[in-house]
Amino acid sequence: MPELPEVEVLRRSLEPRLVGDRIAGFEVRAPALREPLDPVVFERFTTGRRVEALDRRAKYLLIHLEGGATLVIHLGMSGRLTLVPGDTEVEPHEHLAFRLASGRRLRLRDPRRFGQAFALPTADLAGDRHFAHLGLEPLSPGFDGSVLARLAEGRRGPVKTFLMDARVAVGIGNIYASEALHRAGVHPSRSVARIGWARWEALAQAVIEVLSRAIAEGGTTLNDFADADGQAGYFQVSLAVYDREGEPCPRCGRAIRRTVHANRSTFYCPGCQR
DNA sequence: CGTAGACCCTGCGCGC
DNA sequence: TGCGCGCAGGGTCTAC
Repeated sequence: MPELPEVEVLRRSLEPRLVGDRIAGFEVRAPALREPLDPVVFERFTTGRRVEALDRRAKYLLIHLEGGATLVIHLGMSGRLTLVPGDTEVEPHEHLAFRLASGRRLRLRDPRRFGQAFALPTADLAGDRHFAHLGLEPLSPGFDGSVLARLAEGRRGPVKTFLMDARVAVGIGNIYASEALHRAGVHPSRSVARIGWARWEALAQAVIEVLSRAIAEGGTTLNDFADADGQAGYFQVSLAVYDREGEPCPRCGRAIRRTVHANRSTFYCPGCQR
């Protein structure tokens, strides 16, 4: 389920629990997620190292370790990263786990195996092929309507696809793309070539507000986030249109519709999105 | 070059 | 009840 807010809530939850602990070892139980899980790399860049800080870039969780190394985790569609007592039974799809010096275990479960895990020197992060092409962080300074308008120059295609393009901006997944477009009153199929300055500004603000609110609401369930096993770690946010086909739009009452962009479901209100 | 579509994988809910 | 189908919040690759 993770989009940017979920990864950010996970980061905030894990950081105080992990910093200062040390990675004592690891178990790789699947040969690969999206990419091969490389025990040689984990051994070289994680074993024996103390956790210094947790960071996030796009939907990647960055676990910075002492000695200038970083463990990178991406949850894909179905990944769950949880902190459990070391003697907790190994569960199905627990493809990777790190034993900690405190006795706990940082486990990554991922049934669909679209996630990723790798480690590298921290200095190589920016130039790494997973990160080099990534665009704006929507919750960082500099994300606004004028920058979106500039990035859209000369481009075609529906605005929803544009918003989800990681080369433009990162972290806006399928749920929050629909939600932000609804909040801004912009039809998801509208061509990026037919969006004026005011709409770009409204869209940028809507993205910021939708993501910020999701993080804030996730924060309310932070307590047992990382301790809990499985689903307890994930939170419910109030969504206006996503997965609400046929239900009334909370703003204008018209029935919400579902369509498809780039093989992904899109939900929108035909009444107040133009 | 940019964009659209297929695809990776497993689990779940729905309709028959 | 059992079963097949469609769909799922990720990203990347290929074909046009």
